[in-house]
Amino acid sequence: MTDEAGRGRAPSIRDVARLAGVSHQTVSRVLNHHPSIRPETKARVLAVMDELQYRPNRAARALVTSRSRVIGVLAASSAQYGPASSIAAIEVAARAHGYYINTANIVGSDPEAITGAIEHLMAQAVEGLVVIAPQVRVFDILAERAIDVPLVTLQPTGKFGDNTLAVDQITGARLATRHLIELGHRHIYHLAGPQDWIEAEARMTGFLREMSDSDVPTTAPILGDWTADFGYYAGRELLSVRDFTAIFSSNDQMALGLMHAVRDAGLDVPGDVSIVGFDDIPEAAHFAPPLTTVRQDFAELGRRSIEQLIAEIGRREAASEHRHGAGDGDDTGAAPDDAAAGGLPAPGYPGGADPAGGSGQGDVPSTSSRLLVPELIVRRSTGDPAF
Amino acid sequence: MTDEAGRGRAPSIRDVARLAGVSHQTVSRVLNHHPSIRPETKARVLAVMDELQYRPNRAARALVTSRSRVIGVLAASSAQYGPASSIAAIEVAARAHGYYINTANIVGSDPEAITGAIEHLMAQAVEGLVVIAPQVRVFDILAERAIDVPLVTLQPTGKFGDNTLAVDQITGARLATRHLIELGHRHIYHLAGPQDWIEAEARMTGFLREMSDSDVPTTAPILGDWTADFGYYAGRELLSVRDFTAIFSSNDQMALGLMHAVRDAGLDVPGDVSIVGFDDIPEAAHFAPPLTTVRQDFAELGRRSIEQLIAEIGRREAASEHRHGAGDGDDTGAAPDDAAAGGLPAPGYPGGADPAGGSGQGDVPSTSSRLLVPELIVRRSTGDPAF
DNA sequence: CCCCGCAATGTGTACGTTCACATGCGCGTG
DNA sequence: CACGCGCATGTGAACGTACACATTGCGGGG
Repeated sequence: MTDEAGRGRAPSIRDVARLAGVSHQTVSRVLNHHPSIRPETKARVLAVMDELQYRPNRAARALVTSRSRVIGVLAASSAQYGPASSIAAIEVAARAHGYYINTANIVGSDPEAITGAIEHLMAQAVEGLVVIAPQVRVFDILAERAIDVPLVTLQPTGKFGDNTLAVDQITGARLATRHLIELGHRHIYHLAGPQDWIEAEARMTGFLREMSDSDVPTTAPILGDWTADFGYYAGRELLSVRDFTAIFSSNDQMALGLMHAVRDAGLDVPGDVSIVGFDDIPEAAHFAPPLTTVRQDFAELGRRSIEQLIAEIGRREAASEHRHGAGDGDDTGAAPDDAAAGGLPAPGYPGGADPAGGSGQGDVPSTSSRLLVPELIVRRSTGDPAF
Repeated sequence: MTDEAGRGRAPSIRDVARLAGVSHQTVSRVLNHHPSIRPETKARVLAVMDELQYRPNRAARALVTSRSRVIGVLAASSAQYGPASSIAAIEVAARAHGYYINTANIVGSDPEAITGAIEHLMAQAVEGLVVIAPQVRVFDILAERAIDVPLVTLQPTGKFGDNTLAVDQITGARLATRHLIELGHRHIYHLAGPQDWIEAEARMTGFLREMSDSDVPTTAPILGDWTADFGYYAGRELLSVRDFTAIFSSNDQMALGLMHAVRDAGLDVPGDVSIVGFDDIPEAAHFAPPLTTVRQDFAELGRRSIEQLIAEIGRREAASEHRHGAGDGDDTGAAPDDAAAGGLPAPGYPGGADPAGGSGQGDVPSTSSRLLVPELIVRRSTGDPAF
């Protein structure tokens, strides 16, 4: 129908300029909220933009500014509850700052997959990187490639000290373990995650430390793969010997599998075997029995990672600017970019409704540590699930 | 450390050209696998590229070709199992075709959030759109905005007929319902999803049809919100009357909540109440008891959507080319672009390992319908979970 | 022998935007 | 009254790539 009107290319600022009777530069100034524009002129330009359905061409802009406005997310297993929650939050937060998100999933676990994913992101000229790839190896590769873009990792690697922002897995694991000890258990197993996952290792460490600190004899953790299926089979194996009264599972899914195995063996949870999980997935409250677990705020983590990353991008940006005159206060780079990104007549994106609560940036409590504290959620089988 | 070496900008094809002693155009030809390049020259250019760590500038390329190589994914609740699985598969498939993925999540449910997300993607100049936003309203808005990019939806809307690729929810729901009927149940409730979700509606339709076809008296479905929490409360409500012997839940999470409620009431599943779910999330096999449910292949859906979308993009591309001489066979646009995207010396991405199985495109079995068939997974509480 | 045509390469320009630098104009000040 | 300064705007470059069109060199058919 209206298709006919559209020729080859989309309208450019020059088209807008011609129709508005100004120069292309004036249009550009309107787009970038330059202060020295007469309101009258501005209005005219905006009107033409609206009429022409003009959209700034990101490629052209990126070409000249060499700012891609893209933040890369290097993820593994983004279909899992935790990472997925973080990524969703990251996306919202980034968009509120005028950034785009591009995720690269690491498909296998071989080095090629990892370098491939990194390559994919670098080809995009990402301005920053959020790493939610929990495998140790990812960080090795990242370190050796000496990536020069700002980077935030949601895993407590120890390698990228300043850039780490994570939930304190060790404390979480200690909470869970202590809970079992305080319940009187003395024979406790730990069903851990895959060996090369950083979180898995941290939780294992927390478990071992708490056991050791409480003078409870420690058994070797079992290495799992996060799946409920594995939990089930591990449970069957363990129950064939049955030299324990409690298990701390490194995530809720495996805990579910364990419970299944215990049930199959004709035993009772928590009567015969106590089980504690980790993550507090939304379903955990409805397991049979409701699962006691450790809650971590994945979304908050995602939000903060973006805050931190964008702050760092701004910092570098400011540092690389040689003079730039007396600042109007646009040094962080976040505030004006916000406006620039949403500068069109009616973008309407909830950029104003910052989910972090406060007024835009400056909201990151710099004192509050880079380690979020997880919370033990104790559930019993009776009554309401503890939400 | 090595930071000093990096001046302002990254090396361009002209830098490569100078060092290789050729013209910039020759470099461009190497990048694009032009046939008429002496192997010797090509090798020299590639060597310089490698030395300089040259990366083609996507922005510049996009600017001149007006092809962004980005496919937008319009998603809602991407943290849920189903969508997340599809998105992960989409990402891999797109990357294998040299495309990038950009997801926009619809945060709230208000129209502004929807238009905002669409706006966000359009600002990216996406070449195609995959819609995994199951709310009816999304499609209304999409239709009225008359988006002109190729579009594939994973929801059976009826509106975008040709562009729909989905799991046959109605059949799935019928399978589930029939199973309950065949078990002898005559008082069956349906716990549906949110009213405006297309899948929820389709499953409800399937349920009602099957009930009607089997001459079983029908009760009004209960509208839920997909969460296990809701399932739990709905279960409590229902059990206070207890005029049923079976429930078909529109997803597995709500089924879990239902089971919890039944258990709390001191009743037995499936002894007193039979429950069937939908989706077959990986945990379903380990519920107490293991949940009978309907499995749908989210990943396959994602893969196919990309195949279809890219085919459509190629089709439009070909159609808009007026002359372009006698074809070398590069009319589909997919094959050469594939190569172009991975044209660098060592991209190393598993572009060759096409997960769809076949050799690149042309692989979409055009006969195989656009509706994937779901599968009923019947589980009993004894023995191995049926994987 | 000439010229056509193809292989291999080079030259120039367009893409849409921003940036650095003009340019006019009005106004306050010495 | 001239000078300078700040506002509002315009002019002419880039940015890195691909495409259209030369330009060579070389072999073969008329």
